[in-house]
Amino acid sequence: MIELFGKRLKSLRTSKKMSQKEFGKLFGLAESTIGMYERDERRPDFELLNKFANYFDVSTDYLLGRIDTPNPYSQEKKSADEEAFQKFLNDPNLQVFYKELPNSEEEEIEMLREFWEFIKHKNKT
Amino acid sequence: MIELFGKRLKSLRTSKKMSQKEFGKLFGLAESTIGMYERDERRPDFELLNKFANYFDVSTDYLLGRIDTPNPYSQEKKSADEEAFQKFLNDPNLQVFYKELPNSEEEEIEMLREFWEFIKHKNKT
DNA sequence: CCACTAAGAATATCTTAGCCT
DNA sequence: AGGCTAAGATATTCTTAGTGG
Repeated sequence: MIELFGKRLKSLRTSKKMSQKEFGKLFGLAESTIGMYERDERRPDFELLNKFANYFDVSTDYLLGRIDTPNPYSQEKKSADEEAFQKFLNDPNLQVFYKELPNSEEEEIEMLREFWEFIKHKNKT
Repeated sequence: MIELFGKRLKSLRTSKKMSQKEFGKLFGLAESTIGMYERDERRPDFELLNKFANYFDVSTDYLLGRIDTPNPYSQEKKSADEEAFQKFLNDPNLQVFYKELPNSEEEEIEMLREFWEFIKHKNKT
């Protein structure tokens, strides 16, 4: 069985742009503890798992790697997603992203994200 | 926080008309261990939680008492595009893109797309 | 038979301190 | 700063043996 919990946790944490120390502080944990979770060397207890899921608004099934949909229960989110989907579908410039990004290297995505931040920042000034 | 895990586990086990001993045997556990789970005196590890959920065909969110629907996932068929898009918005690292791109300037999107082509080309060589 | 309890043994976890990049 | 590793201290879990309905 492939361990996905660590990857999921790390991905969620970094998506919030938090360090392990910052994240740990929210739950009264040392940074090394978070690191061990993310490397699948330790497991939190159920209480913490529940808190993590609440904090990120995802299902525990997603955190544990049982399913690939973060929060399959929220209905309003679904319709909002469908709206976004229509926009992506109708704009050729956007299609390449939703088709290619999910299968791309983490590093490549990270580069793209940084460049995107750069573009937005440049156009503001 | 009310502990529901024990109740859920016991309910599922008895619904299968199994004794604690029989159930424990399926997972290599002593009967007293099952009893302790059901009284919320002990917790299984993630691997066991996963196995229990699989065995009963329920979500871990249900087992943990986060939701009241045993298995809320609907396995609908989706178009290829929809599937790709689903993967796209399931990845927390990509959320910034699907949230911002549809509402961004055409020019910015074009720049981003060109940079993306550059990244891909660079990594090939 | 079935479930619960107690207690020691076996496992797993958490933190601190140090190290690396 | 951010993340990783080691190791002792701490905390939890699992089983066996025994009790009682």
